[in-house]
Amino acid sequence: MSTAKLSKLNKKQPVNAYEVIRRRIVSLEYAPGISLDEKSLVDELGLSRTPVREALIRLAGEGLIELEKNKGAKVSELNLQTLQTIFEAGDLIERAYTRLACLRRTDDDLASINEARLEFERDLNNQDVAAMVHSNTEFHLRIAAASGNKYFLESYRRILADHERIAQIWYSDIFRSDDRSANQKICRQHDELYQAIEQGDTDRAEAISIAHAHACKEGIRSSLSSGESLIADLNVQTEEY
Amino acid sequence: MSTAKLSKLNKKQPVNAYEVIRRRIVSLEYAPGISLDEKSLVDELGLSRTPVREALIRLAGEGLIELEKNKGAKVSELNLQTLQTIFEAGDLIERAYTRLACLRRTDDDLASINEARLEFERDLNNQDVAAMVHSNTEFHLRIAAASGNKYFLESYRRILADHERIAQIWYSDIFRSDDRSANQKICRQHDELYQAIEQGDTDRAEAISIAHAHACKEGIRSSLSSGESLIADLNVQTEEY
DNA sequence: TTGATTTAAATTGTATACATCAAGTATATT
DNA sequence: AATATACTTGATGTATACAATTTAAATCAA
Repeated sequence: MSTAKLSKLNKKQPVNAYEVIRRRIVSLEYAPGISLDEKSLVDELGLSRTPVREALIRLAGEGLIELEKNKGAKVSELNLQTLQTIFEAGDLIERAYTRLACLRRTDDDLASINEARLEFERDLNNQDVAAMVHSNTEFHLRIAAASGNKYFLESYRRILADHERIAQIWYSDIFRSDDRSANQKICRQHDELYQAIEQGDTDRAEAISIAHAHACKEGIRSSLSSGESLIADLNVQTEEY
Repeated sequence: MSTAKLSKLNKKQPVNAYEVIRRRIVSLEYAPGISLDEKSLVDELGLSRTPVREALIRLAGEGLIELEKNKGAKVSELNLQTLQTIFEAGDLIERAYTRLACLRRTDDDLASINEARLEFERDLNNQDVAAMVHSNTEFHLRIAAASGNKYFLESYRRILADHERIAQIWYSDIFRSDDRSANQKICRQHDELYQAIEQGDTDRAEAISIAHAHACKEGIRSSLSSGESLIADLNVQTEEY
């Protein structure tokens, strides 16, 4: 290995405690329910307790971890009830901001949405699950942002935070079972949704949004009921869903 | 003054930076838009920077302040667009969790809701605006909690955080103009809403919820258009609303 | 005077030391 | 042996010292 390469690798780029911990939670590297003690995180990240603590407080604000006074942090649970409530609230809020986005989106909004849509397609072709989770989130968040209502945006961001952990499982299973139709369906719906918003067709956008959520729900359901899935991560009984 | 009393007063009770700063923002003591530098807060609260910084991070998570890297914190703005988006998102989410609360509320939920309802009546009789703001928030949050959907709960908590600052103005104006009918209306709607939830009457609960939100909207509108109001705090033009 | 550049002050970000709290272990007493 | 108390240990909460960044002030040149 050349020294140049080495120095580049050794060059300590600023580690963002929040980003790193968040990614590990979303990617299920930190399983739901496990406790996160500051010392371990400090040792792993090579930072002091201050930025780690501040990251934990931010993450608690997002609902990804739970803090208990004098008792540290634990990764938020993810169970079947979580799934049901995600879809219950998600369906409603998604429809609301999607309709508003049709009415209020600017050209910049459209460009931003389309950028995320294309990024998702690239990530899917690269079979990069973590990147897909992120770009899918971005795609939907940018539509929510185009609604012009920050409360819908933030509400949906909260929902997507938990949804990301589920999507991680689902996408993994899609590639594991090599389900090309599932991939195509997601991309097609993203494309149709983008076009409907571009054309300001509120009813069509809402209908696509509902269909997209439904497909997502079905995909996750089959993913959970397939024996090969990472269902253990959810520590749930699929029968109840 | 007896020494016993003095020692009691002097006994430094633990100051919670988060609670104190939040209260000051909600009560508009810290006006929307002003910058909050750590040093001032540390001097005022008599705490070190650590708990103050952690409080600011929490408050930023709630949307009450905005943090910019290396540039400190400022209290979130509150303008007419905020008002419109609050009601836009609030109407929808309120109706959703109210219906769910009718279907899912436990006896404990009912007791909890009623407790907050009575607390609000007491605070109103005491003409304690800050306490009213708090107990009104509690009343609605406990209904949201009874929905059994944490995303609706947290979404509405976010909306109420900003709503509290507006309610502060509105309630103040109610007492300033000595509008007894407005007070009675709020309490009556709270009572009717509670009863509808108790009886599991989803349609009626939703209808009352809509009427309550409408009355709230109208009250704030008249409060803003009255010259005596604390409208300056909102730095807005009422004509646009 | 105006403008840009440098320098100094103030503010925020990070690291670490100290204080407090919780839980587990050991010892003593019944 | 069982329970209770005290102690030890580990972790979290707070305070403070140090580093890096931003803002302003001051100096100099045009």
